Amino acid sequence: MTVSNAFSRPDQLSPDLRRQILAAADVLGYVGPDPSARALARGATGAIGVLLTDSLAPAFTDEVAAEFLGAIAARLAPTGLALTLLTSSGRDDIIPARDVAIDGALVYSCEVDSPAVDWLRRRRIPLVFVDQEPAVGSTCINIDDRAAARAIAQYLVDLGHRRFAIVTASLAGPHGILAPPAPTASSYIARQRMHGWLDALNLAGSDAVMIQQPYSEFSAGFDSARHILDTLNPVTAILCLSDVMARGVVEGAQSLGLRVPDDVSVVGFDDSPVARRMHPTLTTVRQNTAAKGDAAASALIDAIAQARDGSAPTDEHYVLTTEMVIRESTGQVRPSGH
Amino acid sequence: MTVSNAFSRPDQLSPDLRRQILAAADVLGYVGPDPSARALARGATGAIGVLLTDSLAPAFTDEVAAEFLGAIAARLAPTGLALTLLTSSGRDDIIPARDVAIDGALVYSCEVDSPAVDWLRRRRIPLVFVDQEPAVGSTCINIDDRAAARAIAQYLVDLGHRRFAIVTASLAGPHGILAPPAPTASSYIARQRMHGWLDALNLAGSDAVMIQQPYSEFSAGFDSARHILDTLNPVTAILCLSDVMARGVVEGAQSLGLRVPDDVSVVGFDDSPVARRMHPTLTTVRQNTAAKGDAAASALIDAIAQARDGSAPTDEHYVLTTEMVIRESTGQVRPSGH
DNA sequence: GAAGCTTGCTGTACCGGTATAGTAAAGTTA
DNA sequence: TAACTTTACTATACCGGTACAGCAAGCTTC
Repeated sequence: MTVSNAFSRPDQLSPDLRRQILAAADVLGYVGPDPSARALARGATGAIGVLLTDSLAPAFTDEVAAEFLGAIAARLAPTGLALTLLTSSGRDDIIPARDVAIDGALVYSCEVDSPAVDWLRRRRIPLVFVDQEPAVGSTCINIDDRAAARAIAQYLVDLGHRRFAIVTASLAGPHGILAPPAPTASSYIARQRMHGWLDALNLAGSDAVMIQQPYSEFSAGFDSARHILDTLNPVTAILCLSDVMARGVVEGAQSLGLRVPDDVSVVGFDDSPVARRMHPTLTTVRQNTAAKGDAAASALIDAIAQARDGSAPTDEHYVLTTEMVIRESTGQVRPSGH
Repeated sequence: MTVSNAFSRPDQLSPDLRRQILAAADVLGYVGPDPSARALARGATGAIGVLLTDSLAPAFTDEVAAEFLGAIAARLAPTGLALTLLTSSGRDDIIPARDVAIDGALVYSCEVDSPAVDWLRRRRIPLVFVDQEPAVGSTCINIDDRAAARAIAQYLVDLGHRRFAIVTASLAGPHGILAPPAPTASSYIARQRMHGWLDALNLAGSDAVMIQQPYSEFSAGFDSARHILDTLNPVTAILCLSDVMARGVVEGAQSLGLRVPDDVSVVGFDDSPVARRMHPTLTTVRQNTAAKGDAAASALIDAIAQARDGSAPTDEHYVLTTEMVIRESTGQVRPSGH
């Protein structure tokens, strides 16, 4: 025990004895407490998990996810907690969400029915859900996806648009062109945004088709735009699940010889850096992704501290604000200048 | 023990008994083996660490680092290993590199004297060093930074350039304009690249100044370019530590009314996506960052397997290839068209 | 100068699993 | 049918620490 104190709680023994013990340890080749043993004895691992749907690669590729994770990392740094990336693995027998030692976890933008989420729930460790369907008994961080989507769709309606396409993504399908549009996506936020868009479009009595792709990525937007604009003219405005898809849509339209926004208006979602980098710059919904990461990490840190104190878990639902950002990719339907 | 087998090695007992045990466990609220206890008993944690110098944020912000980590994640996915991001923390008493349970670690682009690296070494877990000074007894993954830098500097020399500036980064300093250039950077690769540039420049008897910033980032390049080009004309070519700094340099030069490459040529390093996104597109050294991540992860997985088998650790040194990519940011010195 | 702190240093009792060897019963081989 | 193998299950012995209570000695306090 005194040896343990020498390494882990230096204030519990005299500097002199501590020196002797450390010297002896050095001779014996002992390098300090074993992290696994310490985790077992203390009941704390010093790491928190982030569960990301399928592959981890998008976590680094996608600018929104990267910003979110970066903010988490920044919030965690002063606490000394490490960040463990969990995935729903390829193999059946190895499930990181079940097997990796963590003090708590963030569930980010996962499919609802993911077995990995079930495993985390079963472990009874503090959990914070981000961009997931809010559930009682869990701490959740969200934006009002539906209201934000409704607002940007209404903005297009107000510009006179009546024939819409919606470009969205859902890993589970169905994929392809679907009419009428329906909130069939496997991810909660995609469904909510669809609800919001349809709220505004239906109210205005507008026409809309949707095209659903597996992934929210540039090429999915590009192909969707070409598909829609080739076969389904005259669409005058396209609503996209994300900025990165919107960029694909813009370039897809441009590849067909169409001009944005003169021939077709395009809006995205997130206001990621790409929205400003594009030509034309993108009208979109801004959400503060860094603040979301920070809030999620803070909530989890608090939940872990509470669990350690034995106090009952608080399950708060945070809803972060959004803001519409009007840029160049939207305009009045068939402006006179055309 | 039979209970342990029921959860962890189903083939060791009859399906019938297993069902009974699982049912009993369910009634009792037992959710399966505790990861920490399992890690202690098995001597394996199911996670590998990646040590990144200071804050973790650059890991997500920087496209090169993100691609590297993405490749690691992709390589790890089928093995079921989780990826734990380690940092050299803010607090003295909490050192993730010492306290977090991992089976092995990747050391990526860290300052040599980082105490976190020492901790990892002391733990005697398998380690793979990436972009670090190759040392006997460790597995290392590198490119030939010096040769690549020499080649691109030589390319500029061959275009007739004789007055150079070098824009580089070193967290530890010294910072500011330094002449003559010297490999004083705290990171190994920055020193090697400096060696390479100077190899070519000295051979040609060229003039050069260097400006060293703390971080390799856009603003550092931007400010450096304005500083250099304002005070130290006539520099005709600028060598940069990274593509992202090079973009800053290009925009800094442009902000002064200079044209790239007509008035000044600029080269970068890495061939990250930004090199193609820029105007003009950037002449740079391509390295296959994804391959580097894949190789690093594979080497670590092998090393962990070997350590488990008790076989002696192999310490191989891999050197990945590079390739010069000529784009628009470089040209003959004072071309006739100017 | 007796009661009441500190300070410094131990025992004891877990934390929650798994590897390994061992045993009894059932199945196989010659 | 005796000897050998397999299957199914179990007892023992760790894995490597930490929390907590206990205990003696030196210091206050009134």
